[in-house]
Amino acid sequence: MSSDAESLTPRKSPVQARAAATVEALHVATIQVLTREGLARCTTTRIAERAGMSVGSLYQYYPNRDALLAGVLERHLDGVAAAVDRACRGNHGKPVSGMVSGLVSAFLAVKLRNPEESKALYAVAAERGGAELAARMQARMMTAIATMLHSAPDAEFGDPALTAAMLLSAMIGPVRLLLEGFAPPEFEATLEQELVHLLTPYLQSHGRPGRRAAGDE
Amino acid sequence: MSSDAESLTPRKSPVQARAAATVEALHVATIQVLTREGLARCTTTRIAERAGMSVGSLYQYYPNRDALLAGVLERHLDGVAAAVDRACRGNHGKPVSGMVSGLVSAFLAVKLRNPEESKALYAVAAERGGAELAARMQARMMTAIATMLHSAPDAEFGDPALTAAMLLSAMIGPVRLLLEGFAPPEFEATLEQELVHLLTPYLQSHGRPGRRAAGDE
Amino acid sequence: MSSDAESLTPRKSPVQARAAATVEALHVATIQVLTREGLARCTTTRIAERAGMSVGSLYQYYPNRDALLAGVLERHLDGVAAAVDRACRGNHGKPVSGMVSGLVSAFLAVKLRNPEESKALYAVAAERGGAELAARMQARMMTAIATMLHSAPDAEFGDPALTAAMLLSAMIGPVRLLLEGFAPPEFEATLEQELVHLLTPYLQSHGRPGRRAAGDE
Amino acid sequence: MSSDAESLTPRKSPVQARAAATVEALHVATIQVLTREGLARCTTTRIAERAGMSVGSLYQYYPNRDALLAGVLERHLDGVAAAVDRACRGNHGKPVSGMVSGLVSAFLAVKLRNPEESKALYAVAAERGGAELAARMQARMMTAIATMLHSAPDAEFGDPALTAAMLLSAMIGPVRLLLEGFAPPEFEATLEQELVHLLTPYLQSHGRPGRRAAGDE
DNA sequence: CATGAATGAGTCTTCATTCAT
DNA sequence: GATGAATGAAGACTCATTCAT
Repeated sequence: MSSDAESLTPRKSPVQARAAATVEALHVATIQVLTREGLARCTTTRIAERAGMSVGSLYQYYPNRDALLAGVLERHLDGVAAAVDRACRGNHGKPVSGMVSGLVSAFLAVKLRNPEESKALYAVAAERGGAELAARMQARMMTAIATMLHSAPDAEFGDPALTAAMLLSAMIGPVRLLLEGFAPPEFEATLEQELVHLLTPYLQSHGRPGRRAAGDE
Repeated sequence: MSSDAESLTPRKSPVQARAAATVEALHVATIQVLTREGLARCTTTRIAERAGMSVGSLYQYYPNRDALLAGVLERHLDGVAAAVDRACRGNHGKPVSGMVSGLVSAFLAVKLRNPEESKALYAVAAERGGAELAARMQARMMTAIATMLHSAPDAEFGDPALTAAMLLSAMIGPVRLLLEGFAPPEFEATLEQELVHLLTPYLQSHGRPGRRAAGDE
Repeated sequence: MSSDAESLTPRKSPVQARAAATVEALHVATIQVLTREGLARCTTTRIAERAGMSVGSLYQYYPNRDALLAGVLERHLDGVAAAVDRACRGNHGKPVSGMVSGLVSAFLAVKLRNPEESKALYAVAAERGGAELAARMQARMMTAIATMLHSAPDAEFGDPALTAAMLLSAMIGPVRLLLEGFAPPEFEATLEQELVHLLTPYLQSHGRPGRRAAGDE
Repeated sequence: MSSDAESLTPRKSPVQARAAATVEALHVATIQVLTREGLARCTTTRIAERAGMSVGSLYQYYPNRDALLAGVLERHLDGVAAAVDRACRGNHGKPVSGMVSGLVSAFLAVKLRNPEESKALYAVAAERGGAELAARMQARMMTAIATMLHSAPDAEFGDPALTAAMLLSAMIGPVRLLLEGFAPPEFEATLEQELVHLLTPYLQSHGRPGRRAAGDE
């Protein structure tokens, strides 16, 4: 997708192109150091070294270590949120089952496209600054999901925001388990299917009046 | 386990009692510093100071900072796992719906008993050493859950381990969202109910042959 | 003088004594590094090294480099101000000529007691933080001088504060010239005498009504 | 000196003119950064930025930061010394009282023409390199003053160099107090008058044999 | 010649850990 | 056993200077 854009615009101005490349190199290097060394040993020196530049250059692009870490996390979460946004827009007005499979599929796709990255950033998201960032992005996704849910023809949600929050967080849990590498063998292969099985009935149960306990018809 | 020893020596030996109190003070202090300062600024000196002792004393009980952090995390996770274990044993042989509500209730109870603690430890669990610890505990809980599931009279699980993994991780996600403090207003009040609504149908759908799509009866 | 005090008080508590000794060592080392290397190369590492301790120890006593520098400067200026205070109190009510010679003598004595120190600190006093400190001390000295002047039986000062400011600053200038080491050969030997020659008539000219131009009687 | 060249080339060559303008811009910028940020934060980058050019250009005119700082200081001191020189030449052979008022007036004029500049450069003059420069300039001024003093018809100086040193440094002290901004309210308004009152009798007392104590006629 | 990104040595500062008292 | 001062390795960050464009 970005290859098309690039072929259309002959080339970014040298400065911009170089800057973008440098930032990209820093992000990649950060993920690598994070993965190989852990957050505590993810130092500016090591990042710069792995990125093939000097510390000074790193500081030309980010005012401090936290800003770099936040930048990497933000870009990641932004990609995830964008994918979720897209999926929500793409399934607007569809029946609940379509919404769920579309959402699950999109979410898994982004998160598993680069599992190392996703995994490495959990530590960053757990630190002081990262939590707020993650929260902002989750809020954005929850809003998008709530909007989509509202448009479902076959269900009516009393509190779409709450349902969206459940939906998203119930998806995040298993994905995290998988990414952290301690899930059972068959987990990855069936995750998408299982998530759909988990979430579809949950949403559908909101569609009928008299919903109280699950399976109480 | 240690109950035998305790029954023999009604009052703990002064030394043991003091040691236990010291360790307790350190754990409490660690959580507090973690909460107030964040993991990065959670230093041994600060912990000792808040615990009302000297750094030297801290090192009498833990060989190094990571061991202390791991100890605090372990104790927390151990409590959680024990509660889950208990719930699983308590619902052995019960119908699926009882299992779910018992498990959800127990899990929420431990995690929300001391929300500050639960929240503070996410950062510790995300660091190098913490992940393995968390994984071990999750494995333990998944095993307990799988065993319980296996005993369900009204459902048969093709891969109980996998189902247990889904069950646990789908519960962890929403709880974390709540603890991190960015959930919608009504989230806490309805979380238990929602989790039951989410998980019960999921498990029940495994109980009947021909299970394919959710709600395809 | 402080040796007497020490012989009277058997010994400061070990902690205090050690702390005082450490601070003393740091001050001495700072002056030395300042003298040998200049302010720009007066680094915490070098200071600690010359003081025979580790950087860490330095930071046990001062929160940062500037605080140390300020501390050294303050102690110096405090000594100077104290000497001036003492001289002012000691010459209270004396005729102007006694005031001048007492003040000049006291000021030269403190400033030249440890010329290296006095000289080294000019650079510190010229930096951002030092200026205010120096100003505070000068204000203190000017107040003391003004009070003394007010008590002179043989002169009446329209604006003692202003006269005190002139007196002090006109004394500081030549002393600085001497300390900076570029004064003519005979300068040091005659400085005290010259200062008295300079300042006495200046003050005396205020004592008579009709003072306008110098020597216009 | 360069007036010959100038008279030959009425308009400076573009290159020279541009160079002079650039140097001028750098000096002004340096003073500004010095004033706003202090010596420690007065970096080449910041200076160049404020001067509206790149660091590279700065290095076209000065081989390093210290040279630039020295250049700015030198130009300032050169202006001061030139003014003093001029005053000394202009009062050659005049009576002592004329010498004093001429000198004081000229000195105050240059120093207070641009007080920010004068003040900012105290820090530069206090650093390693600046002291020698300042000393050279003071020596130059003291020589000029001594020569002037020697020509006085109404006084004879035993050691004109020494008297010149006293004269100059006793003038510098109060001016510095004023510039550093911590002088009493009326200080600036009366400084010139006070300096004359201070210095005239001092010089006049050298003119008569038997000079011992001030005002002992 | 101007530019300004890149460099990396050198600072300040923190903090886990030790050990003499 | 407790204490907390001392240690010094290690990290974040700055900035004078260079040089390819």
